[in-house]
Amino acid sequence: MQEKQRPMTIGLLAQAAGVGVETVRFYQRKGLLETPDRTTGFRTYTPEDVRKIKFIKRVQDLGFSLKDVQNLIEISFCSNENRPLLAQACNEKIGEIQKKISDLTSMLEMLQTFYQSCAHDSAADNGCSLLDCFENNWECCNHTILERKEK
Amino acid sequence: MQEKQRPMTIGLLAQAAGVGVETVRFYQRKGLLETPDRTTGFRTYTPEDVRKIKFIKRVQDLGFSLKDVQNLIEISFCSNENRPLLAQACNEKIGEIQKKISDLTSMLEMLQTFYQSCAHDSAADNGCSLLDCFENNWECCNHTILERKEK
DNA sequence: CTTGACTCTGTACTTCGGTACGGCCGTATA
DNA sequence: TATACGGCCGTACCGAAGTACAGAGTCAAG
Repeated sequence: MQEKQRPMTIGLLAQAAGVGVETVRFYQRKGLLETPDRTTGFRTYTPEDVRKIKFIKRVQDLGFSLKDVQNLIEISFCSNENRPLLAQACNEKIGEIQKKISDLTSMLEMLQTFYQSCAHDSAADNGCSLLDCFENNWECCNHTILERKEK
Repeated sequence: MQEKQRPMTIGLLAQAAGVGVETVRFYQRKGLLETPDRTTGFRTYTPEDVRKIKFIKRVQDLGFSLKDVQNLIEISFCSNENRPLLAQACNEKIGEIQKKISDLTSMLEMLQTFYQSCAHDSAADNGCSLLDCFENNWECCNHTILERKEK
């Protein structure tokens, strides 16, 4: 069966993907979306484009730039030909993500320690700062102020 | 005995903290660094400021804005008075970080699956894309391709 | 046939996080 | 004494990622 619904114009696409019309045009200018069919004069999109924009937003949310996204999209076709390139790009990106995760994890631990030491109800009122804690292995409140409270 | 070294000027601070001189002034304008001593006419800093800038950079690397950093720094004094505020800020930040970690983790799993399916030497040459994989639970190459080979 | 909603192009503006520049001043050293 | 180096200030500029018009054209419904 032929698709007989009216074509997906830029407005419908934007709505479906949860972005603004201008953003779609912006992505096209940037080469993130290939130039769509224009036989009607208006840009006509496919559900593929909706997915693509959602993908872009997702990757972006993880802290990558549009340039990164572009590389990902451009490279990511599985074929024997570009397999080495793809493998390398994957590995790079995987490395980056792992680094981010490990950085965030250590930050998280710090914050939790800090919370336990300083922001918790039973914590002492010792006037130390996050900044102090930062350079004291996040144990400033427990061992740098007064005597060793506990732990 | 008093510190007899020459005072830490903006250039020395910048160097010690690994940023540019202009960046230090920028941070000061933004209120991230309090206005330093100026009895000599020149800004004079302390090792504390070095730590602070490093802290800013660290938090920033984790994907937070300077505004976030500012909030963190402003709030982060342990005292009974601002404990509830501090606790709330901590919890918020902890939540954000946890969300980022979990998002990144799922992205990582996807990429690894993709790598195994498509970028690995033994993968089939089936011309699928990262984008396809993205919406197919990242198993596009192993089981969806046969049916959708022709487009 | 008119109206209103939508689209087109192009340019300009915005925020964020810096970076660079020009003109001036004060000090350290040769 | 001269000159270089660093600091001062204010302003302008930068790239990223949009966002906002203005002034057209197009299309479908009433």
